[in-house]
Amino acid sequence: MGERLRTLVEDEVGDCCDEDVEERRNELRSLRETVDAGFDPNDVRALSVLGDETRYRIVRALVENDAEMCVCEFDPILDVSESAVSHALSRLREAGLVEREKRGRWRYYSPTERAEAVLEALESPE
Amino acid sequence: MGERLRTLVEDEVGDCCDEDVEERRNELRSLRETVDAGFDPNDVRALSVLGDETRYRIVRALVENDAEMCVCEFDPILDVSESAVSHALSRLREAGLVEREKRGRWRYYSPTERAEAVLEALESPE
DNA sequence: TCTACATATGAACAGGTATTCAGATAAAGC
DNA sequence: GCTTTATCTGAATACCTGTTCATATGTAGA
Repeated sequence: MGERLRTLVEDEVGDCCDEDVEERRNELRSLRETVDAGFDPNDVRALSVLGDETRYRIVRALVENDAEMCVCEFDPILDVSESAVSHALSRLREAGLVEREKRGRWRYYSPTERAEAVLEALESPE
Repeated sequence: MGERLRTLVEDEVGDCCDEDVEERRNELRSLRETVDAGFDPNDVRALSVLGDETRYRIVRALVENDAEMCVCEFDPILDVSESAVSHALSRLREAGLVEREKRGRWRYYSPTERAEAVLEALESPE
């Protein structure tokens, strides 16, 4: 089982000993700790929430429009029911990707910096 | 149906006329075109692929480690079967989030700039 | 070629999720 | 309070997806 790592180290180092294998094993243990420590469930949530066409389009619309938008204004952009839009906005909000402001009977949504940052990251060349 | 937009414009502009409503309607039509044009299925795919704990951890490990990693090296970091790791790497690759290099029997993976950019975007404060 | 081994792939199952419909809130005006 | 209207929420359903097991591919060495 853990023998594959030994083979790998042997292949890489050429001649090697238990010490090298143990060192590599420790590096991986430490790497796991780093990953565990830096792991934020909210980040994964945010990504999966944004990784849906309806929600992605909502955020894109908000960013492109460069102004808050009312729920009903998403309708002509989305091809899904109003209920679906509401569900989508809800999930986006709990993922910290949009913010809401109540004004009378209307609810106005705007994107958070977090959302804008992620979209911008994807626009990078290549 | 489309009457809600009229009500909205009336509420916002105070006194308003058909012209105002039509203008808003055109703005939304145009916004939809912009969103449609800028919509890249690959981006949504990339986000949903990264929005999974296993795959997210793989990429985090690659970035933190700052060096290519062999498939078997992910094992001590992930708590899933080797097969699952392979599936995960496959999806990450077709989403353009990692790159692969064959060397003998081993396959070495490294993150793409695209992946690093997205992770970095999430690390921004707040 | 035969064996061993690292990784990849396909099928199958379980759990998750996006949508819609129906109904519930909540705010404004009467 | 009652009605209307904008949005939200819960349940139901159909679809998608992540995992594992079993098996395949491909490379190295004998």
